Amino acid sequence: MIDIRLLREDPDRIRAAQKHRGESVAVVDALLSADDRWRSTIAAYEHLRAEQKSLGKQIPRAQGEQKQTLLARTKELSAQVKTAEAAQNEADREFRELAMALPNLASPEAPVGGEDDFVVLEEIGTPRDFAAEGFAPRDHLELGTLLGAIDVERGAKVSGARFYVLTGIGAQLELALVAASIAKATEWGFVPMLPPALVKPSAMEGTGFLGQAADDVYHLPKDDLYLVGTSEVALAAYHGDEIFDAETLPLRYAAFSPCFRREAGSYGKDTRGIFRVHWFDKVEMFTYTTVEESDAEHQRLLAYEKEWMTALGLPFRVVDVAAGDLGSSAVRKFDCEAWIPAQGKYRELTSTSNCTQFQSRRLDTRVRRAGRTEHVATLNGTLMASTRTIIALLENHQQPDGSVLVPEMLQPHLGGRTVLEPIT
RNA sequence: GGAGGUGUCGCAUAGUGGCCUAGUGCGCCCGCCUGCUAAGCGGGUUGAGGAUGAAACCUCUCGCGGGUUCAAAUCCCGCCACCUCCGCCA
Repeated sequence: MIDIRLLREDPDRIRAAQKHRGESVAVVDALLSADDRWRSTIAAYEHLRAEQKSLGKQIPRAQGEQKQTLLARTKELSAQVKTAEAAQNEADREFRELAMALPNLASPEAPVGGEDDFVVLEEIGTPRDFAAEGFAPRDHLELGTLLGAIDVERGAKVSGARFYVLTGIGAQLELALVAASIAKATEWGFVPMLPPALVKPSAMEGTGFLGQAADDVYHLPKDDLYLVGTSEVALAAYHGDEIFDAETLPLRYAAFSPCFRREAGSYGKDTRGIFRVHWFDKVEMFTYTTVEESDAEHQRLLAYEKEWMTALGLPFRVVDVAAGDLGSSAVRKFDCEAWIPAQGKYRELTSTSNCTQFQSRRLDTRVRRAGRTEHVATLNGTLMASTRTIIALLENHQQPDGSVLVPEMLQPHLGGRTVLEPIT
C-alpha cells in the first residue's frame, strides 16, 4: 500500500512510478477523488457523533419536559449518525480497495521496460567450455537419474506433473544445502526460523500475493488458508501489528520452508526435470529495517547471495530487473542467474527485493523513532532454492562419466564426500 | 471433535448501562528536593485519524465484527486467540 500523504502531496510521483511500470496512471485520479469523498464523509460523521455525545451527556441530569425534548432530538440524531457512519464506511472501503490494488512505487533506478529489459550488472565466474573438455554436458535430469538423486516419474505418479522425489544422494544433497545455507546465514547474523507454510488470508494479502499473482497461489477453501509460495509471507506477517523500538532494527531472519506454486500460465514452459515445479524447499533471508537503510540492506542481501553462489562454485550473473517485471510489492529487484550448461543460458536462482513500506503498511508493522511511529521497510532475498540449486550444481560440476564434484563448502555436510558417483 | 473458563493502557489489576473524559499500583520519562544515589514530592506515559498556516479542537480505539439503546468496557449474537478437562492423533 502507498502512503496517503504522498498521494495528497505529490500525486505526480505516483503517476511517474506507474508510468515507469507501464501501468495505469488513471488510478491516481480515482484514488484522489476517493480520498476526497472519504474525508468529507468522515467529517460529516464526526460532527454528528460529537453532537450526539454532548447531548447524550445531558440526559441523565435533565428532568421532565426538557428530558423528553432531549430524548426526541438524540433519537433523531442516532439515526443520522448511523447513516453517516455507513456512508463513511463505504467511502473508506472504496478508497482501500483502490489503494490496495496499487503496486509499490517502482524505483526510478530500476531499468525501464518489461521482462526482457533487465540490465546485466555483472558476470561472476566463467562457464565451463565443455567442447574444449571434449564432452557434451548432460542435463540435470539425466545426471540426477544416473546418480539415483531425482525421480520425476514417480513424483508424477504420486502427485502429478511438476512434482518430483529427491532420492538417496539427492535427498542428502538438499539437506546438506539447507544445513550449509542456514549455517552461513547464522554466521552473518540472521536468526534461523522455521515458519508455517500454511497462512491466513491476511498474511497473503499483506505481502501482496493476492493481487496479480493470485492465480499462482494455492488456496484451501475448506479452511480458508493459503500455501505459501515463499516463507517471506510468514516472516512478513510474523511482526504484523507490532511497534518496534528503534534499537531492535535491523532485524534479520533466515527461514527454511517448503514453497508451493501453481505455475498457472506456464504450461509447456520448462517441463523437463525439476526446474519449474509446484513444490520446492527454500531458505529465505528477510530483513526489517528503516526506509533510509533499505537500499544499503538490499545491497547487503545481494552480497550474501553472491557470496553463497560463489562458494558453490557456480558461474552466474547479476541482473537488475526492469520496472515492468518487479511484482507488486518491490521497488527494485536483483536476480542472480546461474549458468545452466545443458540449456546454454543463465537462469534465475535467487532474487532479492526491496519492498520498502508496501508490506508493512498492509500488515501494520512500525518502529518508534524520536517519539513518532513510522512503517518499517521489509526486504527479502533467496539464499538457497533447493531444486534450482541442485540443477546448477549437478550440471556445472559434472564429469564425463556422469559423476559430480562436491563443492568444498558442502563436503562437511555430506560426510566428507568429494564426489557423487553414478549408482550401478 | 466435545465441555467449561478467560480476553481492559508496556505489565498487574478495578470497573454489571450515563459522575469512564477508563481508576489504581508497578515500570518508564520529565521536573523538584539532594554532595551523589535511593526514598519522598509534582507532572507526564496506547495507537490511529479528521480539521488548522500551526494550535486549541473533534472522532475512533477496553481481542475482532455486528446488534439492542437517546447512551455500551458493561447487555445480546457471531468470530478469533489463550487456558483447563475429555476424546483422537505424529
